Amino acid sequence: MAQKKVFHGAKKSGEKKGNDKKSVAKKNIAVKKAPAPSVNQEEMLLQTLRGMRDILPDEQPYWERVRKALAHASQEYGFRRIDLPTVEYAHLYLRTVGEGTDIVDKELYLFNTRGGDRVALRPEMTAGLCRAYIEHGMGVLSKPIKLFSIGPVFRYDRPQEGRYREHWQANFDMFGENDPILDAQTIQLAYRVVQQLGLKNIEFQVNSIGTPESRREYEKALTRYLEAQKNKLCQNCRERLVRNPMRILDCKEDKCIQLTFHAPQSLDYLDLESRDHFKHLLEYLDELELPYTINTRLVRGLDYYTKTVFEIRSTDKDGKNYSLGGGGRYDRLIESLGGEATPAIGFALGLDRIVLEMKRTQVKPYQEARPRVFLAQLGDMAKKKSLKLFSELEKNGILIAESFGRGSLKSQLRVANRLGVEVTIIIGQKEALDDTAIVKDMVSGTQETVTHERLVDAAKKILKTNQDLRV
RNA sequence: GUGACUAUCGUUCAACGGUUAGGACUGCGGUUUGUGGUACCGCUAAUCUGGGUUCGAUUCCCAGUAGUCACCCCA
Repeated sequence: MAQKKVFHGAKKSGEKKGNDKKSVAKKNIAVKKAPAPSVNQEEMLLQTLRGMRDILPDEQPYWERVRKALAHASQEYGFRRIDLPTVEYAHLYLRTVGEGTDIVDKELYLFNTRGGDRVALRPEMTAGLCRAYIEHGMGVLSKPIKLFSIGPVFRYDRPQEGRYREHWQANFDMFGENDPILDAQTIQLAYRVVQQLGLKNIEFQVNSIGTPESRREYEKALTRYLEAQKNKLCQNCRERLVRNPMRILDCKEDKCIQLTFHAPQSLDYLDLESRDHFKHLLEYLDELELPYTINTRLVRGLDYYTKTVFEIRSTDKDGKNYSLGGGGRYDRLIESLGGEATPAIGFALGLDRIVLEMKRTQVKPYQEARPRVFLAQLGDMAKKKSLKLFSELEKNGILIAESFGRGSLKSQLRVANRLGVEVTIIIGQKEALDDTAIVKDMVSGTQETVTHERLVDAAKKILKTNQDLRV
């Protein structure tokens, strides 16, 4: 990675921006006192913020392929696009994602607006989606209501590769149906997308966490079980026992693996309905022959999930796992926000990670249509005519490359050659005077002078001949 | 939030406690006048920021910032 340049020409004295921040402080949401900026921000003009990044033109063909695949899949499965604000009232996330989750406690981008409102950049899309669902009375629409969305989400965590403070997600969600077949269909859709993107070695991990009540029961049981043998756990897991006991089941230490071998299973703590739901889901998945494994440790970092949760993972040859996306049911969420009780299921794909994975596995990016004709001009009069000629050709369906800013014919031809065009149209002083143009076949090197009327046909003829030769 | 490693032209890789910080790729221009490849020539362009040690720092030390990795967590 390139080191970012730092602008330091306009260094001013270390004047502070004033102390009026205090007056805005509200106490309904606890915020840590913001530390003073650690750098002279005037020097940081030319550096992206930590965890933020530019997606440059070179990378766009990968993103374009992703966008296209998402558009296709959403159409095939009947999802309608919705775009949501990136900023919402902070409370929306406290209520949905949940206080106590890392996403809210540690990673939420919190702000006070000038008007004094407590707002947050969205750390995920489901909350906003549910808000919109209720706000616009979508409950009256015929079920299931299928919505998808693409956009950036924000989490203030520590960046590394495939992990950014601003990253892009695609979300697919269905409202209004309880049937586990929708869970299966959701996973099927997720699989369809990554398949269309040419990703291999994809695996789903599925689990059911039942209701919040049954999950709490399970955690209690697990803690009770492990507490008894606490000192046999590794240091790390001893802390996990308090903070997040289910994580212990994921530990790589031998002693912890052995200890947890006979530990209680989350699936045994499901209520009857959830268990039945899960059983049906698995049957559907088997029927679809989707690559999945049951991962009883899979929890996900959001409070609103009920019953089904899943993750899409890519496995590389070293057996390393990358999570590309995940989702699950959230049957209680709409109701808990004050809407009518509405079951729902959805998932998010991490687009940055998908692009990363495409590069890693050398998937072909989307190919833009390339211009096959170059327009070169020479001299003032020709230059004047060139813009008009360009638009005439373009209207006739000929994609043109040019370098109007250049003077010499030689340098223009060099560009034409670099672009790999098959035809170059040249107008010079002479051609401009008698309304003709030179049509040069870049492959054979031959050229002829034609009138403007015949220009389009002449160019197309060469392109066609080349195409025939290729076949 | 914790720890570790790293930081030189747009990209990539050199170099040194001391002269104009070097190469490759890319870009721009040229090798006579209105014709592209290759070749040859030229030009542009960098030591992340702030302090310290030193006669002298890009090099050594400290801090900041950023990136990468592991943890935490997640997409």
